[in-house]
Amino acid sequence: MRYSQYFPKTVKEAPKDEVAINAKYLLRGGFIDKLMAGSYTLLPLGRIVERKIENIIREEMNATGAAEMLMPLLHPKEIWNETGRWDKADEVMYKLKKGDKEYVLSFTHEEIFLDVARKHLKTYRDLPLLLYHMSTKFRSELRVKSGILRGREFLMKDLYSLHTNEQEMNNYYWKVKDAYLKIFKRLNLDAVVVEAAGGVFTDAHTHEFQVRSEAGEDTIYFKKGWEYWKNKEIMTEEELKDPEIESKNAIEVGNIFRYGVEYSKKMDVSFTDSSGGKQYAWFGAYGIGITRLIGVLVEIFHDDKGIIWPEAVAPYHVHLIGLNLENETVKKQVEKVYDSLQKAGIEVLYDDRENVGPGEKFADADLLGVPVRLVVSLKSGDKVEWKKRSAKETELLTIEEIINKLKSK
RNA sequence: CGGGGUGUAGUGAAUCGGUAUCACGCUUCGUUCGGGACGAAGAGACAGGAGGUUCAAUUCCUCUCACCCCGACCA
Repeated sequence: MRYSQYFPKTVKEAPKDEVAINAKYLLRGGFIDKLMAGSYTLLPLGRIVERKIENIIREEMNATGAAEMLMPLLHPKEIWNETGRWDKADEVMYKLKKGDKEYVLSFTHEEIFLDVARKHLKTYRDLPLLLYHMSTKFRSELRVKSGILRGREFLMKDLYSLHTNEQEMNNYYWKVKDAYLKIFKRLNLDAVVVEAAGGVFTDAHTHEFQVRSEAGEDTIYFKKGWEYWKNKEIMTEEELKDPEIESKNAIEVGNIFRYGVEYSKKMDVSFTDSSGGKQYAWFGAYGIGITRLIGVLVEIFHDDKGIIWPEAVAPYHVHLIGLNLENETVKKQVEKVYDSLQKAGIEVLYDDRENVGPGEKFADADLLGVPVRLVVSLKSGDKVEWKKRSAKETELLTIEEIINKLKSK
């Protein structure tokens, strides 16, 4: 990608009312655009990052044996009445009416998944049923905040599972827990598992995945000997007073639930067991906030100049800067480097702007946060300067050395 | 919803009763070229919106809208 064709261009200052780091940098770099409070457009660069996160999630979900699908966002009232959530979850739902018919914009998909499942589930041989999708959720949050970390419309990956019995459900639940930890690890995030209450979703305890960060709005607690961290909601008075308990600010990036057969009974999601009897399926649900992850990554990986993307999700592998482009020889050489990198299958953002000083190009490279910066100029001669976004040192390498270095990762 | 804050050009700011100034960004030309360069010439704002006070309102008053922050709820 040539920077001259990049849209939109970076800006020097963020709007003054943006306080959250993630909002400032993502807005300045042109990763996102704000439509209204809690509602953002993912611009081309932001979309690339989002797709990379999706792909990591997709791979790990598929590895658990789940299959991807896509459910609708406009749901009829009737389906939500079956579980009683039309009323119970009223405050988070965006409801609409057209003529006599009432609808709701999806804030989650349990009911929709269960409806699909009950239409096709016949026998225990059909189980387990493991399906997920990645799409938009609408939630009428009481207050949006922290830039992209908490909006009223966001992308989420949600996985749903049905099983023949509790044991099977539990096995898969823990398998998903491991898959989630793998996902966060691949994103360079040090997520911890936290026990929590189920909110409007379930009365049973659930597990959250929290990334420790000052920007976090949750507080999580841990004491030596505990198997998991605990969410504030389930802490007891005595525990809160215990001086040996460690507490941290954290951002929730994922959550897993075991509903048991509660919803299956309400919606009659049943199957014929091996002895010919009718049984209700055991149900689990598992979510990851994709949009939020973009914000979390920025909150965790940045410095005073901009973002420092982990390699796995960086929009490009390298940021190539051409300086002294008025010099024909240099210009030809950068173009050649750009070409070779692309032919080698390396994703490159090439700052091909003429009449723009080096300082500005360097500042943009720092802001955008691509892991490796390459510079071709009069000074670099027939070599290329290599610098990691996270480091200070630079080194001069040949294009072959650079390609090898990038390929060997 | 309660509390607090901010709205002036694309962005950041100045003006705080006499109809708007600056910087960055943008356009054109030239000079520059290793950490947001320089010169010249331009374009761009009915001061968030409505109402009121006044001879006169960006400025004072009332209402309203938007955004940000704190609290109650959540990936």
